[in-house]
Amino acid sequence: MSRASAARSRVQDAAPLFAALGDETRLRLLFRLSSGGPGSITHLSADTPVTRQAITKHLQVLSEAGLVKSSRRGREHVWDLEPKRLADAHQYLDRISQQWDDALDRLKKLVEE
Amino acid sequence: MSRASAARSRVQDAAPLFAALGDETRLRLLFRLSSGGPGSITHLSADTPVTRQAITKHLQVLSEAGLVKSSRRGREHVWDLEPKRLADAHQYLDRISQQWDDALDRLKKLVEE
DNA sequence: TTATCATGCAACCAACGGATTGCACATTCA
DNA sequence: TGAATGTGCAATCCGTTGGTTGCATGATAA
Repeated sequence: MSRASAARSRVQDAAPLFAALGDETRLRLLFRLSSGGPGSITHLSADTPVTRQAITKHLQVLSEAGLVKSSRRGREHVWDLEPKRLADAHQYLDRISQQWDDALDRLKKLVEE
Repeated sequence: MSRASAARSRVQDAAPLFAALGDETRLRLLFRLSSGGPGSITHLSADTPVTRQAITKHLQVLSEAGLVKSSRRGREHVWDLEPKRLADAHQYLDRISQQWDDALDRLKKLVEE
């Protein structure tokens, strides 16, 4: 697979992922999950100023982006970070950073010439 | 500065940054800029299916997120990546990844116990 | 079994976002 | 100067999104 096509196919995957991260409430949720461990919806919405329903929707968005997953435990839905997807996200970010670094290198060379 | 307060203040900065990245057209613009170098609005919108005005708006969004900057050259507005902000973005991503890695480590330990 | 607690579902609303069109303004070049 | 070119500005449209409220359902514990 060429680098160009790799980048092209990646854009379509990366955009929704970043979009999912581009909301304060959702970022706080992720930080909450990563620092406080998994939790149920009511538990997670206890810390926030918004409604439980709002939190439910945000968790849904994060779930569709593959960043979290839920498992049923009795009458509770316990949400947690999705390890595999987190690794994917990390990889996306690294590649994009790399491409930016390449651009910076080219810029430097241009300036120095 | 404690790690907690650092993370709290960072959420408010990181969310709009990710939001700016969370759009296919904008990501393509960034890739275009990083691989093809700076360009004017009409030049940048030539490759895309959307209108010049749409591209202008997207560049505006990227500019507000600090990811690109424009300089006037004659009657043209030339847009390019913003090196300093790119470094900031990189740092954000690294820190968030780090926090996620910490979470993964905790998860591993929990599983192993 | 019955009250309680955790969620899901649906309708609704205001605001925002991505995109278009039409026109005005500024700059360059013949 | 006048035509062509590159942008900016404003109005408008429509789908999405973040959020709320109200009610129904499902599981649990006393």
